[in-house]
Amino acid sequence: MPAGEDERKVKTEASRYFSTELLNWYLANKRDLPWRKNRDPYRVWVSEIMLQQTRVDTVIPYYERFMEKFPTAAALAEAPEPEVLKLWEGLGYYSRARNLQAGAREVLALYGGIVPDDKDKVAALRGVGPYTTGAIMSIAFNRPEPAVDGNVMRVLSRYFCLEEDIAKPATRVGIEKLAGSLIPEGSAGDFNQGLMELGALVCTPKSPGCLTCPVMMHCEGRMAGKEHILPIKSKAKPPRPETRLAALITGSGEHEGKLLVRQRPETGLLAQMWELPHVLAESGAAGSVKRRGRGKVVSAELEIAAAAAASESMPADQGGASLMERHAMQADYLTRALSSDEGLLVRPTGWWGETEHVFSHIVWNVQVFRAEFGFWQQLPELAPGTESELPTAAEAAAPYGEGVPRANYRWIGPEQMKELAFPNVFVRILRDYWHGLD
DNA sequence: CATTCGTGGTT
DNA sequence: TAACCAAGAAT
Repeated sequence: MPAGEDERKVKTEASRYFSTELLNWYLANKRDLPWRKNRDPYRVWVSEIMLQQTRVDTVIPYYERFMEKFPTAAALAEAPEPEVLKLWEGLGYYSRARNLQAGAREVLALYGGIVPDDKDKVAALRGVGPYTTGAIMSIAFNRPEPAVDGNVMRVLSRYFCLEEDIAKPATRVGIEKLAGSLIPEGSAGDFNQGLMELGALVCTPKSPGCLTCPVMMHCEGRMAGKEHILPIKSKAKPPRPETRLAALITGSGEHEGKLLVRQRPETGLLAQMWELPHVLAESGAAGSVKRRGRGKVVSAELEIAAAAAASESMPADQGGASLMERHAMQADYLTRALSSDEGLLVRPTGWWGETEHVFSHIVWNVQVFRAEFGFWQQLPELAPGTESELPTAAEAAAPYGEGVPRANYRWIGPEQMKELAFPNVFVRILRDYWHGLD
């Protein structure tokens, strides 16, 4: 018998063993999770979106609240967008919420609110990629489609001793073919969930529980003594540091006791969420003042003044300035930037505190300052194509009269936190601020 | 293909 | 404690 044929035979037996044992293990050991109550495709869909890059324990309360509020695709499709985002507050990766609702609207418009039992149609839904397509098709419809997530790549890398870098997209494609070939006839949903369940409960990233593993006997990674070095995964780039200067701006008169907040842009980081007004203070050194990016209107005059101040009090970025001096410089820069960028005139009254917030690719050091609201500058209208004639800082700072904010700003009290969706970094600051007033 | 998108738990 | 990483998709 040729060596190649023999190898294939061994592999086939190990594969059959794997599929059978894993399926039986899952049926006996599966967790009782809210999205396993039934196989409603919409419920499966919502759970899979929430579970993207997010732990089961974190998702559970969000899932319960979400399904109570939006029990069907039609209910989600017809909801106001801010309401959906608010229910997602704190869960992260907020574009998932928007994409999920966009998908629900597709399902309502194209399929009468019923998630179609059709791989291509499901895959075409907004926010549904290769993994989620396989998960919905297999779990909800029991179709024999692979659903390869991080768990599955880890489990199969170990079981078959695969040494490809699972951080590479091409590796996932290969593992999908393998995973698809392992699906037992008629049990796609249970098998795929079993694969992930094993990764979550036994074949964990560090210190895998080989002694209790249902497929330990034929695990090639373990037999090769490589269970601890598999899967191979190249390291991610470390997040870049950013210093953010934020303002707690208090109002007077009808806005007495309230704070000024604003809504973020439609796209990008924390899209459409609410936040304290803040500006980027570039360069790692917490106090340094430098040109801000993307053609933002910062006049040369202002930059020269700031740079002069910086070079005087902060020689060679060695932090020669005292903490108080640095805070004074930052408050000054923040005030000028809010004026120049937003037409928002405030009077800084002191440093309030700082906090660190880690995103996947950025680390924010947030320096928070208190300030009192002054007025909105009435900025001159700009004719199209005359961006190069934007006002200088001195002109922009000149009071043209009472104006209105350019972006979406609101005055809020503590009770209004329940209406708007804030990212956690600002939830913490605002909670501490209002708590400190008591 | 590499980067951009949050947050919190685990080791 | 710093690193790692979790039921990924869009660009």
